[in-house]
Amino acid sequence: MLDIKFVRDNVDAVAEALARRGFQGSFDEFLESNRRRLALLKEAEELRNRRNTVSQEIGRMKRSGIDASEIMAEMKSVGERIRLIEEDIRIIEDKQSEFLLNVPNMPHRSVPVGRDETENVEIRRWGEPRRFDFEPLNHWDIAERLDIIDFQRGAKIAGSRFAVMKGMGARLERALMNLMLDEHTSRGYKEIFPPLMVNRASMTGTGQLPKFEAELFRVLDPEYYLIPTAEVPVTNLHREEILNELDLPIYYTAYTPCFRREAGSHGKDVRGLIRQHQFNKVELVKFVRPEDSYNELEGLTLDAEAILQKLNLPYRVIVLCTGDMGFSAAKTYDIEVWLPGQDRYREISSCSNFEDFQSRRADIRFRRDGKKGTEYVHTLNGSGLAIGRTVVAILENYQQANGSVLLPEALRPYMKAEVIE
RNA sequence: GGAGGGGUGGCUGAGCGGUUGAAAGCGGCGGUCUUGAAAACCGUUGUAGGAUUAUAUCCUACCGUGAGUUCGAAUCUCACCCUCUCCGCCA
Repeated sequence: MLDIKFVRDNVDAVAEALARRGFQGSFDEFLESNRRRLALLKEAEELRNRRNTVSQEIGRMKRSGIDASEIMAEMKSVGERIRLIEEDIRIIEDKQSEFLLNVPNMPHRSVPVGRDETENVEIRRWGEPRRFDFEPLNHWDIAERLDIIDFQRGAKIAGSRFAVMKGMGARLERALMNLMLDEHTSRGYKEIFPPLMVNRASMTGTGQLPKFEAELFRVLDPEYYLIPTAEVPVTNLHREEILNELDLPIYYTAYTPCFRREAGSHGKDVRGLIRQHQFNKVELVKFVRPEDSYNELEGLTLDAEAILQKLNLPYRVIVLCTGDMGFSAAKTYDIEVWLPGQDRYREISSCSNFEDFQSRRADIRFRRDGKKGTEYVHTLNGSGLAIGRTVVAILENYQQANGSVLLPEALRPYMKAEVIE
């Protein structure tokens, strides 16, 4: 959510920044209703002030036995007027927050302007895509031959976009989870295992709601939402809290399953493990001081890259252009891993700085050491990494001519094996 | 699921429907004392919105959340949320 006062005082700059990411709305009505709200607020406060002082006077009169029925009657009508004004204010505020909750974040000035993913900009590459002396297979062919992923039965017991991991496939999933958590905790991230279902306030805090309800799985009675990423519960850990500057930065890492409706992606990636309704992910989340957040974004991205380097998987880092960024982000790097089976780079991690967009929604503040008052923290998060897609990358990059998969060195202790065959 | 007890400031914990934004203690901060520290003593110590040139002053709101009663509610009523104890059920 954007800052009402900032929007009010910088409408043109805000509108310009949002136009860069393709946002169309107008702020005219918002500004007008904001003016009305302030006028009403002032009126209500003056009336309340009068009521407070007179009510005290009534108390004094009653104690000394003076009849106060006349001013009591007058105050009754003042009370009615306050009630009416408050009702008007409430209506305006509801409309305003509904509007603001649906306005995306402003892109950072370093973000390239562009319309869609074709205008994202590559920042760096790491590793050399391997040359195969045979035709590399898709991961689903590799996995089915090795009998480590069962898509058919996944569909039978749940539906499309579900898979069953079996044997060394299941172990690979578990091994990656451990390798990633070990790596991140050794870099100073605190491990969290949060609830996988959260309430509406949490989903609103990180920006999934109200705009993206269609992408979430929902539990009825009692009402919960399945998390689409650990970002949601982990960022909301500090919702409505005032943190101490000396405790910042806070680094968390969390393994969780993630649940997504994938409502808008019919026909996309229908085969294989790339796009599932349920997938595992290790997430990185940071709470930092505003002045540190862009450095922290670089560090966060490097921490995610470290996993790919350990696994010796070639990748590139791109910065998303204004038109391709997520709703809440001010700047996003995507890490894309090389997939020989698809002959292209595919997203395996997305690392974003949200600045104070989420912290304002979720009311996560901090107090400067020795200073009065509070400020919003900056929040960041990134995948470190999506485990299902890492499985895909390992299968495709490490496949052998005989159909087996040689395991990356770093994974062998976790797998208690050198090869899947 | 059944029965009962609670939700007050950073923490503990008072609070008759009317000088309670809220006692007291702890913690924090400042000071006196001390070579220094501790102890003791004194003072201070929430958040947000608004008025004003102003971190000084003033106003408003906030005692789980939301409605209600009242001239006036932390204090009364209702609903919801959370939490604790006991019983039942259960991985």
